[in-house]
This record gives sequence, C-alpha cells and structure tokens, in this order.
Amino acid sequence: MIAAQRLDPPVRQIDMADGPQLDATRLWQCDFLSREEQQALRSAVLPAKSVRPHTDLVREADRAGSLFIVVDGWACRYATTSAGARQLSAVLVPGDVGNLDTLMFDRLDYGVRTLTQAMIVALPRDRALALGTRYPGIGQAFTWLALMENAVLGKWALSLGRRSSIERLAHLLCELSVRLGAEKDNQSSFAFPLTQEQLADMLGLTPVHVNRTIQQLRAADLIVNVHRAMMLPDVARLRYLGGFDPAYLRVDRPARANIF
Amino acid sequence: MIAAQRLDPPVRQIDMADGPQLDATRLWQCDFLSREEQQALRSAVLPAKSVRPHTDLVREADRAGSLFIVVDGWACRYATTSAGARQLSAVLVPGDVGNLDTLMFDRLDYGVRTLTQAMIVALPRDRALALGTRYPGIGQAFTWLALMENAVLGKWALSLGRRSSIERLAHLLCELSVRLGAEKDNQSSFAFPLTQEQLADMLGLTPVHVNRTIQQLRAADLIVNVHRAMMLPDVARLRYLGGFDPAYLRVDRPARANIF
DNA sequence: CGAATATTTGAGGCCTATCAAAGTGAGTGG
DNA sequence: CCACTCACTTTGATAGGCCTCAAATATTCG
Repeated sequence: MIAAQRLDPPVRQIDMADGPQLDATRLWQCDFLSREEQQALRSAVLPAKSVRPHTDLVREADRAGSLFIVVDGWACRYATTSAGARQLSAVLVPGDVGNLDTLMFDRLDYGVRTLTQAMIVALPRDRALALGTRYPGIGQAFTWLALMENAVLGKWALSLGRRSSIERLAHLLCELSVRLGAEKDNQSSFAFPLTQEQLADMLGLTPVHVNRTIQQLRAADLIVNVHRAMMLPDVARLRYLGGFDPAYLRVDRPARANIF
Repeated sequence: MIAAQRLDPPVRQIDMADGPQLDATRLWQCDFLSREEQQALRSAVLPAKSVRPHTDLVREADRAGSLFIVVDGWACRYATTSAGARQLSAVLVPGDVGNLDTLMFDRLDYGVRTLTQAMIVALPRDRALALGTRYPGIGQAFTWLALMENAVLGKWALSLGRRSSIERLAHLLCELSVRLGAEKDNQSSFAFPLTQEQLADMLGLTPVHVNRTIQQLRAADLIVNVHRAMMLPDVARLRYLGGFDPAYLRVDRPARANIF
C-alpha cells in the first residue's frame, strides 16, 4: 500500500446558508447566457436541498415535475435490467442537470440518484419551458447540454463496447479530471467520493474486478488514491492508456452558435 | 438451417427521380412541425445524393458543414479506439439525422458512415440554424431529436455494460423493429441489410460471436432471417428475452411541449 | 462462372464474473 | 477512549462467456 499524503478534504462540506449556489453551474459555462439570463435562471430555481447519499431524486419510469440540477456532491443517471443489474449512463458533478429530457418528455426512462451527500436545486418544468421561450440563450443552453451529454455518452459506449477494464477506468478518470477542472500541468487531484461498487456500475464491471483494476493502475503509478481523494501523477500517460482525447468535452472554447 | 419464405425485398430500390424524399423523415414525426415548417425544411435541404455502402459522410474529428439526413438506406455514427476497434453509437435509419451536434459544435467527435447503399440529404449548417431561429417548431424538433438520441444511447449503454450477448442482440432487434414501424400484432418483419460484422460493432462483440448468438436466437425460434430480411415470429418473447420496453422510444404519442 | 464478400465451424485461451471470506476504516454508543 | 457495527475494500479460487486464430462453406455480383 502506497503511503500518500492527504490531497483534498474527503468530502466538501455543504453550506446550507448560501442558498442555491448556482454560480459554478455548467449551465452557463457555455457562454450562451447573458447576465440577465443568469439572473433569471437563478431566481427561477427552488431553494437548494441537501439530499442524502443513495437517494433517488427520480425513479425509473417516474414522472418528474422538475429539472434537477446538482449544485454540490455527485449524482448519477442509471437504468437497470430486468435481472436487476444497474448501469449508469451519466455521472453528474456540480453544474450538471440530471433529467434534461423532462423538458419534452412526460416520463423518464432512467432514474436519477445521489451518489454522495449532495445539494440539489429543482427547476420546475413549467418555469424551465417559459425561460427557454423567453430567453434565447437559455434555450440554446438546454440544447447545448443535450448535445454534450450525447458526446459523453457516446464515449462511454465506446469504452463499454471496446475497451478493456483498465482502459475504461483510465478513460473515466481522465474524463472526470477534465470535467472537474482539476488539471494543472500534467497533474490532477480532486475529491473522489465514489465507491468501487458505484465505479463498477459506470464501467460495466463487477466491484471485485474494479478493485483489481484500480490496483493495476496504482501499481503502474498512474493513480494515487486514498481517503476519497484521487491524484493523477501523470495525466499524459493515463490519457494514453485510456485512449482519451479531451476534445469531445469542448472545455476550451465552446462554439458560439446563433440559433433560435 | 430453417427454410424461410422471402419476407421483403432485400434492399429497397432507390428512386433518384423523386428528389429529396423527406416525407418519411422522423424529423417531423414528432408533431412539432406545421405544414409551413415542413415546407421550409423541404426546400432548405440540398438535393438527395446516392451514397455507396461503407462510405464516410464525415470522418472522426472532421468539420462538417452540413447536417446529414438519411432518406433511404442505413447509416451509423461510430467511434474508434486508438487500437482501431470500432463501436457504433447509433444506427441511422430513414428519417434520422447523422450529426445533429454540428448545429452547435465545430468539430465532430465521431464519424458518420453509410452501412448500405443510401440516399442522403444535406442541410447546410447555416440554413439549419436560420430555420431553427425563424421557426419555433423546427428548433423544438432539433431539441427533441437530441433528447431521443440520448434515450436510445442510454439503453445501448445498459446493453453494452450489463447484458449478455443474446440479450443485447434481442434488445437491438426489438429496438429496430419499433423504430422501423415494422410491428403488427405480435410479429414483425423488415429489411435487415446489416452484416454480422456491423452488428458486432453495434453490440460490442466480435463477428464470430455475433454469428453464434444469431444461431441461438434462430434455434429458439425467435428470429427468422434470410436474404437480408428479418422476421420476428414472437415479438413478446423476444422483448422478454432482451428486457425491452418500448416506452423510451416515445412512438405512441410524442409530448407536445411549448418551448422556445 | 469466378472473385470477392459474408457466414459458419472448430479448438484453445484469456479476461472478467462468481462465490466466499478476511481485512480495513469510519462512525456510534457505552 | 474503547468495543461494536456497518460499509467498503481486498484477497483467493474457480468457472464461464466471449475472444482469437484459422479455415471451410455459402452467397453475392460483375
């Protein structure tokens, strides 16, 4: 076992006092939103709620009356087979929307569940629709989000279908590292609250095999993880192993499209 | 080997004379489009082109100047690992859009390629954006499409991550059967031009294993396929095997949302 | 009718699953 | 501050599903 320094506080403390902390929300990192639109969104959401880990915000096949936006903590979108096996179709980190399609579909075909203690903000469907109608930038942002989710999910399909367990894990860690904005030079470190069982449900593996795969990555000095924190000592090498190219995440310069 | 009757003409003949045959296009099966909007779309697209099988419409990481809409034949969206393995992230049948995210992203992170001889219509990006701005229904339709693709891809992830080869194949056939509108009572039959290699790239399997899996399905009397045609003698039983619930395809009554 | 493409079959091996149990760490209550 | 519990991680042994490599057969199309 590698003796590692502590990297980050294990789980960020949740501050109930600040109200809906939407400032970090990815929803307007896509530079579609004017200051006015940001304000409109901020005042349309319901007060943030603290939700315990492993709690369904929406169950599979439920109706959802609101869009759920993750403000702090981690959550996921998941589906289950008739045999009861679970597969995640998205990890949601602060700024992500859990159920975008509630905008247009009555019923979900997946569940949304917290992975950790989390702060969740709800945006009632009617208000979301009204905002989309009234503010063009918000409508664009919704579309942008839907397309981004598609891009990420497409890469997950590639991993699930065609990559070995170690490649999958490497790719996922690279993805999260970028999405969390945790990279600096060739290193990255971030709070990593997932259990190996949750990782297994993302990667389409068993928890036991995830454990063994993590050990391989550790042995190769590609990750250092202790205390719910993750450190990537050599991002370039991890990317190479996972076949990861960050272009699909469009972090550098989101396209500015004039639509709607 | 089961001796089966011929079910359908192997590949539909392509009629070049009718111009852009967009009438079957899913783009306006979501009942968002007024007659005027349909007309606007129809006159915005470039003349249909016939494209040979296994031809890239856009290569991975290419810029695309147009949205590509499949009018006849089949195509796919795909990505490849650095080792060269290919995984499809979507099958495109008549009515599907190949590269919706060209609306907002400069560069694709996947390729679009024909699987069969196909008729393809191009909708220049500028025109698509303009249409989305001018006609609210068209903007809605784009969003609806993006969300639908997400729903389908989410189920693919579930299959890839958590289902056995026979369940995956069963689920895929059920999906296609519904999307092609080929079901009647408990039976379904449709032209099925995919090679086993192409199937393998959808299912995350090897061609050899796909072959053996098909044989299992045949032995169980769940499929009858000859001459590039597919017949499902007992849809209910196939659905049960694949854990397929058609709700996520939203074929019955698309929600009518008032957005944008 | 012949070449190219696609399907089918066989044998053997590897990666990941399964089942079971031990070890570790965090939180709780006495 | 120390048992105690619960959840998570780790380890071991075995099995099985799918892959790999190779070649034969069938089908399509010029």
